Formats: sequence, C-alpha cells, structure tokens
Amino acid sequence: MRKTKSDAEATKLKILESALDIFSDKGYDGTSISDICKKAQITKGALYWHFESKQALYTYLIKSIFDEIIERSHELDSYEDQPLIALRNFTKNFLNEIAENETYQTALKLFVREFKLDTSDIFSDLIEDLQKSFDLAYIFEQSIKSKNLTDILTAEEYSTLYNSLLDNCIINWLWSTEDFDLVERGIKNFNYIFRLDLNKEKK
Amino acid sequence: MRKTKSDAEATKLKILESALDIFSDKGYDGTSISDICKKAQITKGALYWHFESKQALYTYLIKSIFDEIIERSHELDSYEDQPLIALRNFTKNFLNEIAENETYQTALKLFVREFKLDTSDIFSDLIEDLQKSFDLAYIFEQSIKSKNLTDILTAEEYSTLYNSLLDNCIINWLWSTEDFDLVERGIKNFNYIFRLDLNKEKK
DNA sequence: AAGCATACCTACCGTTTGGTATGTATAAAT
DNA sequence: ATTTATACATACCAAACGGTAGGTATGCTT
Repeated sequence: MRKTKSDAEATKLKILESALDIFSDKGYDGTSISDICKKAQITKGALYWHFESKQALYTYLIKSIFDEIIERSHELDSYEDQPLIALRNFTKNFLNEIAENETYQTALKLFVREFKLDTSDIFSDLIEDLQKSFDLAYIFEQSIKSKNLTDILTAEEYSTLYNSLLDNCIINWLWSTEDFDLVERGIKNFNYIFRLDLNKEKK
Repeated sequence: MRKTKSDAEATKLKILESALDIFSDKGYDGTSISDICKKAQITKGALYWHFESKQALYTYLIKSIFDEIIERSHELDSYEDQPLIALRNFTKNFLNEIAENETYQTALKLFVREFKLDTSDIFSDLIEDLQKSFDLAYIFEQSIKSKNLTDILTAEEYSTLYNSLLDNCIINWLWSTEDFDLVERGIKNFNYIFRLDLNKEKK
C-alpha cells in the first residue's frame, strides 16, 4: 500500500486543493478535517502525515499560494521611468494574473474572508510583502512634485486611495454575478482617479 | 427566581451585547453558545428561552442593528436640490453615525467578516436596502447630464466607484492602528474623486 | 535478501459542540 | 388565594470535533 514519492506528492497536492476549496467556501472554523479528507478521498492518517495540524495545513496553504502570486507579479515587471505609468503597468499585470487563474481567485476569496484571523500572522506578513514590492509613497511623492498629480491629496492619502481602488475592484469582481472585465475596469478607474490621459499612453 | 418583564428584557439585551462582541471577534463558527452565555453571565436555559437557535440569535442580532443604522441615516436627510451635494451630505451623516457609535463599528466588523455567509440572506437584504435608500444610478446620470461630472465613466461605473470609496474608507478606518478622522477622510476622498470644489460648498 | 523508513488506513479518544428535557421559583392573571 | 404562565438554572445528550496510537503494506536503501 506504500506509495512512491511522486504518489505522496500527488496526495499532498490533492489535500491542498481540497483544503483551499472548502476553506474558501466555509471559512477556517467552518471547515472540518473530515470534510477535507472526504473531498481529497483520503483518510485523516494521510492528512496528518503531511501536515501536523489543521492550523499548519492552513498556514502552509495560504503562504504557498500568495508567495506564488507575488513572485509572478514581480516577474512581469518591465522598465518604465514614469512612476505612475510603472504603477499602472504593475496593476495591469497583477489584475491579469488574478483574472486568469482560478486558484488565485479562490485563495483571494479565502483571504478576504479570514484576513482578520489572529491565530496566525501570515496575512499581515503577506500584506507587508505586497506593499514593500512597490513603494507607493515614493511614487506618489514624485508624481506630486512633477505636477502629474495635484497636491489636493497627500502622498499617503493617494496610497490608501490606490489600495482602496485595487482592493474593492477585485472584491467586487470576485463576488459579482454579472461579470465585467477585471483588468479593463481596474485600469479605467486607475486612469480616472489619477487623471491620466488615455491618448498619452500610446506615446 | 422568576424575573419581571423588564428583567427579562435586560437579560435579552445582555445576551445580544455579548453575542455581538464575541461574534465580531471570533466569527460565527468560531463562537460557541457557551462563550456567549459565560460573557452574559447566564446559562443556556436563558439563551434558548429568548432565542430558538444559534442561527436565530445571529440573524436577530444583525438585523436589529442594521435596521437601526439605516433608519437613523434616513432621519438625518435634509433637502438639497443638487444630487451630488445631497449624496455628499448623506455620506457625511452616514460616516458620522458610524464614527460615533461603537456598537455600529463592532457590527460592521462582523458584517465585513461574514458578509458571504450563505446560511442566511440577511446581508444581501441589508445591502439591497441600503442601496435602495439612495438611487445612485439616477444621481450620477443627472450629474453627467448637467456636466457636473465628465462622461469618462458611466453612471454605473460611478456608482461602483462610490461604493468602493465608501466601503474601503470605512474598512480601513475600522482596522487601522493609527487613527484618522473617518468623516474628514471620507469627504475629502469624495470631493477629490467627484472633483467638487471645496469653496463652492459655502455658497 | 534483509531491514528500515515511508505513506498511509483503521479505530479510537477526550473534548466541545448545539440543543433539550426537566425542574423550580415566582410574577402575573384569575 | 389559587392557578397559570413565565423566566430562567441544571443536568444531560448525541454528534462532531481535532488529534493520535497502532497496525500494515510496500518502496527504497544497504
């Protein structure tokens, strides 16, 4: 009955897949180990062989997926000397990653649902990671200095505005019944809010 | 040991208060009936005398609070012929209600945490109620027609933008460590996004 | 070929869960 | 004054929970 190494890796993946589905559907507390095992078509013995606890499984699951999202978003970065345009490009790539990967979408739903869960600090770590990957304050400071943005708002206020825009666009898209194009809508809002001329884009 | 009617009403209120605290802290699945009873300093007998099930308690709790928020927000409405200014006034009142009432804040945290809970439809009902209380589409259509807003975005896109702005401002404020003024920030963002001249306000 | 580590399955455990049946003291109705 | 409905407390229940101990079959190493 003993499986080969790749067999074991396959069951581990199946556990993670099932766990993601159920966690995202029912939340952490709403999901039982038995539920996950049932869906993954294995027993508790298998699950507890691969993960030492429910919490450990959950932490591993979240961390692996979000590490991947962040990494992939960085891979798509390209050089751009205008900071606001660079931010827009990043945003575009980021939204595109999400729109095209169903696993990311499910993970994000879980993220939204449990982002306040204080049993572990993974989420706050992840948020910090994401925010570190782009120095928003610097971008907006530069844009205000170069008069690309008015000084009605401070750089910090622009930052939270950007985050709000991004967050809510994704959330609306994730839970919306009628579908709209995530990237298109996100970029349109971006252009509107930061008052970018659409024709300038094609220099 | 039998209590008077007002005594009974008091215990019911105490149950609701305790339930709100714990639900909002630990989520629906994360809180047990025993937890609530402990905090309310009563026994299960009392709780199940007032509410027929955990779900019923939860539903009653949420509905009563949000009905109150909506009602109070309506009470503060005053006449204003310019739709965008009227919306800003409403937003101001709404944010102010939240900023000044701790119960509302706790309830909103719970709301954010469990808004996808499909065991009951209260939340979607509440959202519908809130959206019906102000005909956003009409407001933005009028504003576009009267050139108070550019036609870069459609009325529907303005609506979701408004909702995003409001939602995220509140959420940021609820979870933020350093505090900022909710009303001030919300209205500042409102003015920026809908490009309202601050001087026009004092006609 | 032998032996060990791996990758599970089965059966079980103590605890906690939402919920209930029963008892009881008393405010309120008659 | 007696009855009745109320407002609980107590003790309990079956089910579900996260987790584990012990067995077992087999891949992998020596």
